[in-house]
Amino acid sequence: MVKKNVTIHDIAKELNITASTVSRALNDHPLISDSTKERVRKVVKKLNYQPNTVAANLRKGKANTVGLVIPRINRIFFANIISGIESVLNEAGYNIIITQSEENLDKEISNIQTLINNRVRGIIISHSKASKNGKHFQKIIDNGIALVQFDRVLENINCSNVTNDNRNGSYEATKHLINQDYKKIAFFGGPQHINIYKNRYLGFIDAMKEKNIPIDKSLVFNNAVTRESGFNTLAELHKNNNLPDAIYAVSDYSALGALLYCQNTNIKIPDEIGIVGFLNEPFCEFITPSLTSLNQFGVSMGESAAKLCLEQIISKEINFSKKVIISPQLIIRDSSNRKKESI
Amino acid sequence: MVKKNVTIHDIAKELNITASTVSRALNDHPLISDSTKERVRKVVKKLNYQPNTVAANLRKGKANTVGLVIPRINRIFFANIISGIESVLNEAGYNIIITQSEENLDKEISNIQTLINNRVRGIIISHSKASKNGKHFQKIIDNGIALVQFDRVLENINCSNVTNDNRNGSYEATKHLINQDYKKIAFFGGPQHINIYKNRYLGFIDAMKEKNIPIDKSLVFNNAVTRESGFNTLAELHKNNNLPDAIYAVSDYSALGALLYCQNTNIKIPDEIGIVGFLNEPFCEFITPSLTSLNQFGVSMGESAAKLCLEQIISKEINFSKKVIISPQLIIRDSSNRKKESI
DNA sequence: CTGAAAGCGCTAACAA
DNA sequence: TTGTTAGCGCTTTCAG
Repeated sequence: MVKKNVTIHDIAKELNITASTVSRALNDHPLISDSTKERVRKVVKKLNYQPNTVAANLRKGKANTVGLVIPRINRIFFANIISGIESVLNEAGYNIIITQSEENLDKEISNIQTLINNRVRGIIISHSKASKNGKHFQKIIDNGIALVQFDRVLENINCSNVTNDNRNGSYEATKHLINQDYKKIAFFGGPQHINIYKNRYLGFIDAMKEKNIPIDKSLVFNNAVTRESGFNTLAELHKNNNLPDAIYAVSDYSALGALLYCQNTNIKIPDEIGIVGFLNEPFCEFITPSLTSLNQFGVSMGESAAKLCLEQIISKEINFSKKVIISPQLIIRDSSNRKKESI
Repeated sequence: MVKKNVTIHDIAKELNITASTVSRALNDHPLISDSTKERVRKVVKKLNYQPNTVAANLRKGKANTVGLVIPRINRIFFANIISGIESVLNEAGYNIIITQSEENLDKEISNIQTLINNRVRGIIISHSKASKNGKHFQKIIDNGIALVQFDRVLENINCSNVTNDNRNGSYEATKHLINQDYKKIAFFGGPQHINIYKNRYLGFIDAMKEKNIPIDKSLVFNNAVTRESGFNTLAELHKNNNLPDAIYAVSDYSALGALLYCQNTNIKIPDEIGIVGFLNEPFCEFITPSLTSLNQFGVSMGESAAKLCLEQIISKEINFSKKVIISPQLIIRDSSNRKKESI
């Protein structure tokens, strides 16, 4: 038997009052008498009434819902972000609809459309690698929905965002290598149309310039963010007799690939080659040698993104655009510490 | 300026037809002429109409939405689960509302209530450590909402679930240690009221019994799932001159704690102590010595849970209750492989 | 193939 | 302090 949902009307009938009174009582309206509220509460229990948020949302013309569009949920960085977002939004009484783009532009677009159709108040998004511009983001803004980008940010869209200070982080990482007397530093980077990778490259350049070290283009790679590519890139350099004495990799995975290549070929880390990664994945601490890396504060980033989103929702401003920049932290470990600095 | 949403009525007016025709056209109803559909499509574009799913859901009395209740999103196992769930449900046209209980019973209860109020069609849940019984789950079933538990499962609730074969996994892990000629095996377990921990204990017992090794109660611990507790538990055993020659830890974190303790005190792994963990966290592969562990297939578990949920939603059965059991895979690494078996 | 009419469950202005 | 009334935007039965 499919049972019919109990409604406010059913409660009203039971008490010989009207639906509006019941509604008000349920929402703890100040003008409703305590006795009425109490009677309503009793009948709610008795009939096992469950409020219908969908109906309330429709009537109010808005829902306390925020949508998330994430490339991949099962990356620890994104999982941390989601966790931070959830804490803040749940606390504020908001629901979260989660979607993943799987680095696919079409899926990203359709996820955004779904969220718009569900009349979310805000969308928090980190775009897929396939998104080269923010045309599909404009629709969010045009529909009066708060928009916050994080981590990966498309610059041509006027909205709030939360990012790592990738450039400065890279600068610090590179400077650290230079201070360790590494001279021939390879850069294992990512696609330059993605702003985080671009900024990581710029920070690398900043440090090299500051220390008057010319950039050797044969040591700069913009497609080396995976374990395989890290391994292969270093192998290629080795084969060409062009081994660097240090690698700054903008992803721990390519750093890992390079590290494994060194282990395979008996290149000593950090003596012959120093390695620094980015992300501070959990394995950095435990691998041998432990891997120097830049820690991003995922949970904090998520919290900030959620707060910006709430702020915009509450302010109702259309051109709301605040930027939060979070500094990554260089965690110096064995893989780059050949001067044995105390850490 | 806050712009008013364009509705089906606006489209109808524009075309001098009725809202019902527009609605049908939008839903590709077979009885609507192609020309009408085409005209509607044009006006949709022109007016930039965004369908309102909330209203449609209310009218249809149901939404294609499923809720998730997860202890912590930022654990890679749960992140994998969520990812698997998302893929399947998104494919089927469902939205996902995500919540985390943070191991807190009150939050779990309120999350469930929120989901019920949002009229989700199904709830997929892994309960918090604070949930000792499923009283609060019954409400889900009573409201005709599909319920699927995964991983951590409360047994007194009649619903579908997806679990690891924790008992058999533990059995295999323990047998592996015994086959490696370890004789004095410590068990670092978790709270026995949580069924996964209980089953992991039972599997341990199974193997020990099969091999006629008596259980030494002084080596059995039921509160050792964290890095700290793994470290301290082993330290305590050491202090008491009661060092085991192997540890089977039901969590990689306590295995890690034990491993670090061995490193600190120069106990040789795997020669003096063999260690096996559970979860196959990414660091297992990279730590030295690499850590033998049981891999759980999180993404598959998520996919299975989502499929069971969909199946129940479609079947509309009240007493739907299927069980999917996924076998964890023992990945033998250096930490327990003292006979140097080829892996 | 299209229209008329009713209503999903709730809330809120206005009235009393 | 409560009731009346209207309607959020959509779908669907029944009628034509």
